[in-house]
Amino acid sequence: MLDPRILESRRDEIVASCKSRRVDVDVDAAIAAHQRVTEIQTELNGLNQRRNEHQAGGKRKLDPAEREAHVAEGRQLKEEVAELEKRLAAERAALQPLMLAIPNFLHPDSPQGGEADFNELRRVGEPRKFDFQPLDHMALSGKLDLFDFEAGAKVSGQKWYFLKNEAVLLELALQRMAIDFVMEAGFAPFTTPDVARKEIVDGLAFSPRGSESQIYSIEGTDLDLIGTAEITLGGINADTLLDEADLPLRMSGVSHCFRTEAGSAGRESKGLYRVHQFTKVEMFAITRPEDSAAMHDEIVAVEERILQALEIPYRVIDIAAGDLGAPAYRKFDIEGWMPMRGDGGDYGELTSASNCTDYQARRLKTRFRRADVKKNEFVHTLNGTAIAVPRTIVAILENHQRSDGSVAIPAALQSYLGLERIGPR
RNA sequence: GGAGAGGUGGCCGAGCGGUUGAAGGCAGCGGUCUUGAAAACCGCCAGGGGUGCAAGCCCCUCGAGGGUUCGAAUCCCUCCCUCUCCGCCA
Repeated sequence: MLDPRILESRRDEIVASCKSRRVDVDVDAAIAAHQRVTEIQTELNGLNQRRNEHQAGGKRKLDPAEREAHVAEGRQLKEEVAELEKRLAAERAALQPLMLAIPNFLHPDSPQGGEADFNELRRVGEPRKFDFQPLDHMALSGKLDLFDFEAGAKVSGQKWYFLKNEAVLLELALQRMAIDFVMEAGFAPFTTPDVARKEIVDGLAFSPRGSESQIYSIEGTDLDLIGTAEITLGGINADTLLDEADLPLRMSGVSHCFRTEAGSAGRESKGLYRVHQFTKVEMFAITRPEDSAAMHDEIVAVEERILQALEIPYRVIDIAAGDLGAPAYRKFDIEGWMPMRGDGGDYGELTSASNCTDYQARRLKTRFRRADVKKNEFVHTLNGTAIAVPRTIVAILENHQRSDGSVAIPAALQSYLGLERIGPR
């Protein structure tokens, strides 16, 4: 959420951001609503002041007639206050949905446009030339018996799956390797709950309601299944005043992630690329405002080190405004080369790193105290993927397959997996 | 699931219905002392909001929401949450 007080002074910028993001919000209505809220607030403050003065006068000894008059006046004031409070609550309620609909500011370098209009920042690694006909990860699984979507569909539904055999080891090994990389970079590891209170989910600006919701809710409770450990890690410091000396805070979380994938039927839906549940190691950072841009780069650097270790060719892209989520000020995705994606191979999203500036912190009420300034400030929050297991498995299988149907395991992963290859069978 | 206890400032923890926005402690900040540091001692120090160039002034907040009262952190009701014990259980 933005600070409603800056709406007016940065109005044009916000309107432009909404347009770039293809978000339809009435910024002027929000400005007007906020004005009404402050007007009533001011009026209420004055009335409360009168009431307080009146009450102070009631402490004296009063004769019965005076007391009676005093009491009557007190009742009158009380009613007026109640009336104003009611109006204030109503105006606040009107402002709230408008504020929630307004996305974060936009980084000046974020490209305009939609999903296809990203800026490519760099490419690392050469897509491999195969001297045989490579298979996609589903076909490889057919040979190697690594996952079972039929059983997943039977037991849980479309896009649910079982990993089997070496794929299970791969899932565990990738997590373990990722944890080593993030710890090396100073991100303290956590396992997190796979559910969170709606209040926390809301605070991170994931909307669990509405038909396009990506979030599963647990009926009869106020809990949602998390879509990413960003939610639980961010929740840790909700409603907290941190010391400047504690920043930056680097955390990482191992969790399962659940996504309804509402509205994405048929979209890149082959196999493990888009599923309802997956395991992920996530980085989450809390910084001072002036440090968030550097932290963003730091997170991307960790992501790159991991992909380099896995010998997956990739490119880093700066996501266009129209493809950013509401909380993201700027987002860098890393797309890994997937030989069987599209027609003759293509890059597909493997990780994603966002700088959410103070957008999440404002709703979460995560602030910090500077050593020398009395005014407390909201922190900046950032998140990035260390490993999203299924997609990484896709990239490893497809990139490192061999003509005999086996898969070579990258050297850096071998000790974690305990294998130099999978198959052939 | 059953029984009980409790939710107060960055943290811990007091708090007869008006003098408590809140004792005390810790942490933090400033100072005295010290070659320096520690210790000791002295002082300052809740958060949010409105208004103002500013100093300041004002309002709100003791889990949330209602109620009683001229007046509630203190009394009543509802809800939420946390903890302890018992049961069940990986």
